[in-house]
Amino acid sequence: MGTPVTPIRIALVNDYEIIVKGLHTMLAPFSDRVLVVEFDPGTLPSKPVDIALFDTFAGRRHSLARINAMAKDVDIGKVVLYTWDAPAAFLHDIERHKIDGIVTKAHTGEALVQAIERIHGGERIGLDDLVEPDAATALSEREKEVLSLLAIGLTNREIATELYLSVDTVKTYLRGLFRKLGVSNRTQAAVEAAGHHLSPPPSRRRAG
Amino acid sequence: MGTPVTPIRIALVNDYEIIVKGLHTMLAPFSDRVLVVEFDPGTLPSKPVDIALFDTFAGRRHSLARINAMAKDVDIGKVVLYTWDAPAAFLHDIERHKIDGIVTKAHTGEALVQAIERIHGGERIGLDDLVEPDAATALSEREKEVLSLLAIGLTNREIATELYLSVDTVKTYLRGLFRKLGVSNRTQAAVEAAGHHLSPPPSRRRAG
DNA sequence: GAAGCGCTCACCCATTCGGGTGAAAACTGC
DNA sequence: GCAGTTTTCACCCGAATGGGTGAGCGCTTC
Repeated sequence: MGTPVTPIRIALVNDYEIIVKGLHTMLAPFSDRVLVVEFDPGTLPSKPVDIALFDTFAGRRHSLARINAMAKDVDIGKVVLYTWDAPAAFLHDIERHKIDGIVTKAHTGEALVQAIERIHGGERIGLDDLVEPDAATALSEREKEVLSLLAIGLTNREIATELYLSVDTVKTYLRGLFRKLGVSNRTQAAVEAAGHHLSPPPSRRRAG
Repeated sequence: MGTPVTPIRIALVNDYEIIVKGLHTMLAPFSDRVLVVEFDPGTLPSKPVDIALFDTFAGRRHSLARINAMAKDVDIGKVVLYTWDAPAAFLHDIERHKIDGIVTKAHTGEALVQAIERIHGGERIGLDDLVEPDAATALSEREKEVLSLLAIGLTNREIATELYLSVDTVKTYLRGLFRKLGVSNRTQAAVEAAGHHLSPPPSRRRAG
């Protein structure tokens, strides 16, 4: 509960200048509790850090892959998604990636410091609220894959090729998906997938 | 082209702490060219400013209404949308609101200062690019209606019923839509429609 | 008034999709 | 081991979709 003797070392990975500068300035008054250790985009921190703050820009898949790589690095303690997006947007991803917390950029300095301290203490901020729906409507891993490809407009044949499946298998998955999602065609499924953030957005906006 | 004798006075309206702090720090090295005059959220600047930077959060409609109010204020020179979203997201809005420019938060300090100076000089940054695509890819009113219904997952027959058309007519529109959107099936069209904000309420006549 | 565009519809045709049934292999939990 | 789930595939069939051509009507513009 008490403030740590040494400040928590945090790193902000690969973000825009205004965010980097803003984080520094915002956390400056809390230098006794958190210490921002910056490093260049794409490179791993030269000094060990307790918590790495990350954002997932356009290439979500890419970003999260790098999070994974970082998490395995011995010099990084915990990995935290630091983003504008709502935690719900990452339901899909947190299952297969090591993420220790999700914190919004909307936080004030004080709130951010508190969140960091709680995560450093072992709490899984922003993750525990993400309890997936009923088992009846829960999608299997393979179904999610199929859905994510359907949701970018691929045909059954293209999905089959992409996943090394037969078209009939894809169709079998789609029947199950339609039933679970409560829809009756692929376009509705794509809309549902987009609404549930189960698919990467198209050429859309970025959230920095 | 030369730097102004007195710095351009800018104000950042109602944004998150990290952005406020980040803007200050990011622009500090350029104090001879721009001067950040901060003021409380929701209140108008007490001192006159040349340019007000705005972001439109969740309540886009609300935010833009206030931009309008601000623009009429004698103490505000120009109103600039300062946002993460791509300018294309505001195609709709800029037609009915006074907006003198759109600048992304992804800019570095130097780029932002340059953009501000150009807008201060009368350029319509981020707006002139929005002359909406070629006539070749511009959607007609009816095409937009069809697309908006397609984008919520309706079948051709349902779209036809909804719009009092024959299925053949719907298919004719779809062929044109696919060509203009550069896609080859309805799901891709739905994804594109979502990305281009062309898929809102189907029951209402869209306005602009 | 001719040209152009938007809106509407029709017919044809090949492909895709949606839905049903059945079933084998693998893995999970009791 | 057995029940249940997941993953995989096949076959069938009717409906929907995508793409092509052609064509009439109305409005605007030159």
